[in-house]
Amino acid sequence: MLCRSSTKLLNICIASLCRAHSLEKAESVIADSIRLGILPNVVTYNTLIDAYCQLVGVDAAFCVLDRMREAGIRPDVISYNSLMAGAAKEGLLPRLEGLFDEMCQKGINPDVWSFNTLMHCFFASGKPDEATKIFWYIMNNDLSPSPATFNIMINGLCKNNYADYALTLFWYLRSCGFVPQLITYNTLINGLCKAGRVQAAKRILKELGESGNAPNAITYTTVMKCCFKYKQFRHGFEILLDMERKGYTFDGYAYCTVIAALVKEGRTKEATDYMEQMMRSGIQLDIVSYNTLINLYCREGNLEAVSKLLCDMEKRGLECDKYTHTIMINGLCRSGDIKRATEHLYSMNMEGFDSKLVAYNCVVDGLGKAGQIDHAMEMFKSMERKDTFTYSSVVHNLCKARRYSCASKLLLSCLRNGLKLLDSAQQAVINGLYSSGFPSEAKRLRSIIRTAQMLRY
DNA sequence: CTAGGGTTAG
Repeated sequence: MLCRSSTKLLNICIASLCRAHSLEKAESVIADSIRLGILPNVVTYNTLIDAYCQLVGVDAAFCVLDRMREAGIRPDVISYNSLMAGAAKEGLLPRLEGLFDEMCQKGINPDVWSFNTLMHCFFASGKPDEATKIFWYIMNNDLSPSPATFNIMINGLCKNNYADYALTLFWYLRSCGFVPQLITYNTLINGLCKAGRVQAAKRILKELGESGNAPNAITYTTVMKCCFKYKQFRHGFEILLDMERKGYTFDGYAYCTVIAALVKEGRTKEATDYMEQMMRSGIQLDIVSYNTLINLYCREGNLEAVSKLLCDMEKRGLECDKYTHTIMINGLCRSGDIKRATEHLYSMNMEGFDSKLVAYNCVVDGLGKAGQIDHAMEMFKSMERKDTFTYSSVVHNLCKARRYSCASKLLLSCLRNGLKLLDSAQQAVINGLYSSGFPSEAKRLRSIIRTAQMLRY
């Protein structure tokens, strides 16, 4: 009895240390307890597994599973769920599936959270079909879906470009008696706005109002961003005013949404006003806020103010992320300093950032704009990943350099691969072929573009 | 464990 209540105390202590990110201290407390004869139980180890997943990684957490077995304690469904959540967080789908199989083999029955995590990871890995199978497996086998099951499903469908299915599913589930949470409404409204389904988003917003839930700061920011996306600036500003009145501008989300939207429009003066308003209200800047402001200063060509912000960040112990670097590279390109932009891009390579696609696109485009089409093509060929921006930029700049035949070949290969380029880039090729004395090639290209469009829809 | 803000559009 004494021992059991001591272990309970130990677990409270370990949980608290883990929350404070003090893993070493937690380990030493466990070691001391064992010496005193107070043995950790399954809860102690599960707490540790969860903490290692969040603070170190799934590999480190897996070592705890081994230690647990050595101590003669059988891992349970929570141990495995924590490990799977850790794998999901790192995007390790095969690892997660392995853990799921291992759990089943050891006779531990997966619960709804095991399935939720599996579903979430399938969606995050761009496998909506697999995720959907899991969802219907939960539903058809009556594995008592949790509210999060529905939220993960609706969010996953939206993030994988199936906002329409998400909407249909929402109404279907409603008809079965499912009661959406605020988070469900927010998820769906965001997905519909991003998919351009503004009318449907408004309908869900109305539904939210009638559901008895009060819209929160997230609802407001989501709708406000949608207004800016569709150029309804006045309506957007009204929403911000409303948020200020309701006390929903306690963090940088709302202000950064407005500032970024204005910068995109080239309205840097107004953006600066909002920036000052944000600073006056004493909001602690986070990395996203810094990036938003650095982008604003880059647009204004105020590189001095950019350096000042970077110094601030360093003092606060905030590290630049891939967005910071990309924003700076883009800013350097805009100011015509392609050399420094290229150097910055290579320093990003050295530091081992995983996704540099946008940064490369900026430099390739910058080189083209600066008339260095050969350098642009060289960099283009060296890129391991390319997207519609890469091709649109290169095609456009080839046209600018009057290399219509080369541009046309590249455009045709994109069409064959089902990649849609910006209309302006396609038009530039057609116009170029016409004006340089190849009207029949231009006509042929136009008809191929039309066919590709028809096949897409 | 599931919802909102930041980068490229020539």
